[in-house]
Amino acid sequence: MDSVAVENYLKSLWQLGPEDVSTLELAHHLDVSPASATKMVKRLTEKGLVSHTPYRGASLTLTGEKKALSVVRRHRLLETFLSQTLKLNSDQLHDEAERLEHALSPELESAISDYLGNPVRDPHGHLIPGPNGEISQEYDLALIEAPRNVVLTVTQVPDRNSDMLGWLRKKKIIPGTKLVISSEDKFGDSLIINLNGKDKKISLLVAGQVFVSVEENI
Amino acid sequence: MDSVAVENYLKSLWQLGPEDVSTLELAHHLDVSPASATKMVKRLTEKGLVSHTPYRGASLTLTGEKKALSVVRRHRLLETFLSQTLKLNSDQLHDEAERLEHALSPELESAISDYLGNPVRDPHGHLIPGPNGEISQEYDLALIEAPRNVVLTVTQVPDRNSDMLGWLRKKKIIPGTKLVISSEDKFGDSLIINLNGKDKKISLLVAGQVFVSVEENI
DNA sequence: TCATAAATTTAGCCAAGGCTAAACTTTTTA
DNA sequence: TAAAAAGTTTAGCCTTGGCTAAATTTATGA
Repeated sequence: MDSVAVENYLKSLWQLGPEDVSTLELAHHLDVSPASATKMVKRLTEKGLVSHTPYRGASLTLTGEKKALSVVRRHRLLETFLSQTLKLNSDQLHDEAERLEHALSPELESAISDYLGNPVRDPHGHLIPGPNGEISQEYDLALIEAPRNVVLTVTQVPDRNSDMLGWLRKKKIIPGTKLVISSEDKFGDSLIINLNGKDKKISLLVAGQVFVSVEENI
Repeated sequence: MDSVAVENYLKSLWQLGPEDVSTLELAHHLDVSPASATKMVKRLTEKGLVSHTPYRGASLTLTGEKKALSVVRRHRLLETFLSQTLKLNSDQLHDEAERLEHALSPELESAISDYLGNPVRDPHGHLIPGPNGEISQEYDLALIEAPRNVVLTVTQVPDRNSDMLGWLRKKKIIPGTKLVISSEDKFGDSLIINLNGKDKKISLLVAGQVFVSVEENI
């Protein structure tokens, strides 16, 4: 069994990947010093979970990615489970799952998955990897790259930045919301979207974190 | 926040107490070497959680007991929650709760307690301490000490020894079961109980771990 | 291109929580 | 009651995963 620290490093590398992740970025993401990150990356490389080019960055090996996806699966199953049973505040969901994900046995993981009907997405719309790390091909588009003047359905919102999540919820931008990108702001730093007949401005920063699918049956 | 190891030492001292617990017993209970137990007991003593008389044994201080009861509360709430939502195998319940109890935030603990209607007993019949460590006075009797020829109701079965738990379940001895102690075995190493009209023999070892209350309305 | 800045790594330290081997107490037993 | 056995503690070692300070490498900009 991998330690909590190891699981967190693998998960971060997956979240920041798939290209090489710099030591500094990894260290910031995990809130540790760059020296600590270097040391752990070296250990993970020796274990065959990470491939590291000194001074360049690190990325997951196939084995490492599989372990990372297992953590992600547990995290997303827990978010789904807690959200369905306890109706917790969506901001809290992420934090609780973050702690519990490391203490979930394979048996409990599969019991929870069965209980939920083996779901494919968590409450944020994120895809839940399968028990062996399979993750169905991603057809969602970031809002920035989505076509204009077409009805889009929100499929994914960020789960880490709870400020942004709260802001989005206030604007009624959650998985399932339908919207249209009507135009771009004149200075190019935000998008104007139309939602239920109302125009709203969304910064490109946010628009890069919200994913949508093109509505089939317009 | 206390580490997983610290929480486990406190919980063990509570389970083996309230009298002084010997280093050897504590070490066996936690599956560590006696030397490791000595070292940790010393650390806990410095933290004011344990009071230790060298070569005599250790017991919890008031602060230590409060922390131990918090772990016990989380454990028993989790067993109750998992048993109600997932209908897990009763043998597995304990092991899963054992891992998750250390990752439960106060918020999630109270959300789970609310969801369950703030229960007082877990599925084994054990009392669940309150959020501040209150534990209602224990009126249950060990089967060994219970009066003979009176209808008794099983209130608690052990949760650690899953062999014994399985054996009891096969004999239909679970919380809620009604039974009568009809006699003692001639060599005094077991009890004969009557359950649904059938006589069954129970060793004193088991009878010391099963708790009952005297049936009020006979 | 070369000096400086930024990023990365190395070296060395620390605490927690294990371990074994050896020393020391306490208990048991002959 | 003294020797042996059993239990406990101490001493010293190890790994994990942090940290800071210093050294090294890479990137930048004058």
